[in-house]
Amino acid sequence: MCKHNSSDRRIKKSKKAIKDSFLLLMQEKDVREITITEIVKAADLNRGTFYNNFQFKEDILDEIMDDVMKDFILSYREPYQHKETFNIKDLTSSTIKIFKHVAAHKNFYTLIVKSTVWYTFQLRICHELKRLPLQDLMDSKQNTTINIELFSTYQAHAILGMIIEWIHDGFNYSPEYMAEQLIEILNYNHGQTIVIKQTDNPEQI
Amino acid sequence: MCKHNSSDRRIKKSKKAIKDSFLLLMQEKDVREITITEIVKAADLNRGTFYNNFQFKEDILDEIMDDVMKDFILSYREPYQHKETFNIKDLTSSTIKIFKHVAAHKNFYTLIVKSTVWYTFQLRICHELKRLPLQDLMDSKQNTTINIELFSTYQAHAILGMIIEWIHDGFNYSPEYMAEQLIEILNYNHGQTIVIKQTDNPEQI
DNA sequence: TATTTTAATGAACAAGTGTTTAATTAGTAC
DNA sequence: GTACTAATTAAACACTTGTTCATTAAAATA
Repeated sequence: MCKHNSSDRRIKKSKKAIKDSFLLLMQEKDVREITITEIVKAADLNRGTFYNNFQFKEDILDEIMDDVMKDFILSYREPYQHKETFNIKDLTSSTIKIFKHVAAHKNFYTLIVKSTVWYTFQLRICHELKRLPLQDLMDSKQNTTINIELFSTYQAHAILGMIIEWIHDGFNYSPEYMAEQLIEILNYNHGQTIVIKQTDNPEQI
Repeated sequence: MCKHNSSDRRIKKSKKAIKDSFLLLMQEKDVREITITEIVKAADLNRGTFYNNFQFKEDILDEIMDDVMKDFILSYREPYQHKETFNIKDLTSSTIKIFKHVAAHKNFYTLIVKSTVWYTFQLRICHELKRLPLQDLMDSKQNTTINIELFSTYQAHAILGMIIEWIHDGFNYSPEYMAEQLIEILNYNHGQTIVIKQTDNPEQI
């Protein structure tokens, strides 16, 4: 009676064949250079079958992401799944699971990180957000074992993250409020004096 | 004698026409649905001219990004351009310039943020990195005016940023070291006890 | 201004795209 | 096992793609 959903074994088989072929082709070349015809030939399917199950090449990756995300969530929750409380000091085990998850899906993550438009822009923004304070400013941060590269990466992406969210919610806050919040978060974290380096000339771009 | 570079007025004109048309078309539909033929028709150019100047549709955006990035860097540096030192408390003016820059290029940022593959995955990862602690954990953070939504956004993107960098550098650190560093950065920022909420069932995904 | 250089053009090419059709085949449900 | 349902298939469609080549026209140089 029921079940005209995606539980049909034929759909599963076709999708799996397409996904597998696509991942293989992604190892060889850029997503933009992979043709639908190539994919279905590699998957040994009719071209129409692709269009029955997907609209764009990119939709294939969407489905692959589903599997990875399921494992991501499991990894994140694992450390506290059977606990009732834990201190932030115990967070090691929690975060280590995320990084292990990424390491486990190394190939997928490497492929996915190498794609597309937005990512290019994100890289550039983050590059500047990292480079500018490192180049222009001299932090008084000392006597910690913090990896300064990773720390500035952390902050660059954090700021860009706030911007992304702001854009996505349709600029519902004023630039002033966004700045205020960033300042509060930064001050909450640390409140050190920064000295501008005089070695480089900040006038130049 | 020299100058077989891109200073030819024809190149500039063609590129500008293509960029303008592309941005207009992007207001209407997804990048994947825009055809090269459409772009050159709108720009009133021969299709070959597109291929003289670009390889992919996405390359058009790369050039548009150049202009935006120049302004971004200027905005970032403006507050301390003529100073020698400043305290982190004065950072307000610095960060506010970034957010004002984004607000000034509202249309561009909104278009660019809505595109492509990696971005989809980033959204999902960040969504989980925000949702999981908010849903599973109960923070003891109080008596601050910090916007909890923005704060968790900040942290989600920060963690993902570290992961991106790690991937990009070819997994040159161990998952353990990455976790250590994240812990150090987090502890450096705050060191509060977290209590797991009992309202939701963390077993469910 | 005349000369040289080089970008833009239009036409033509094989191959890929996205969609539709009717026929076939595999899966589900009884 | 049979009947019904729905996915896959092959063929055909107009259109887009990426490339090449000879021709035209605009810009840089002297």
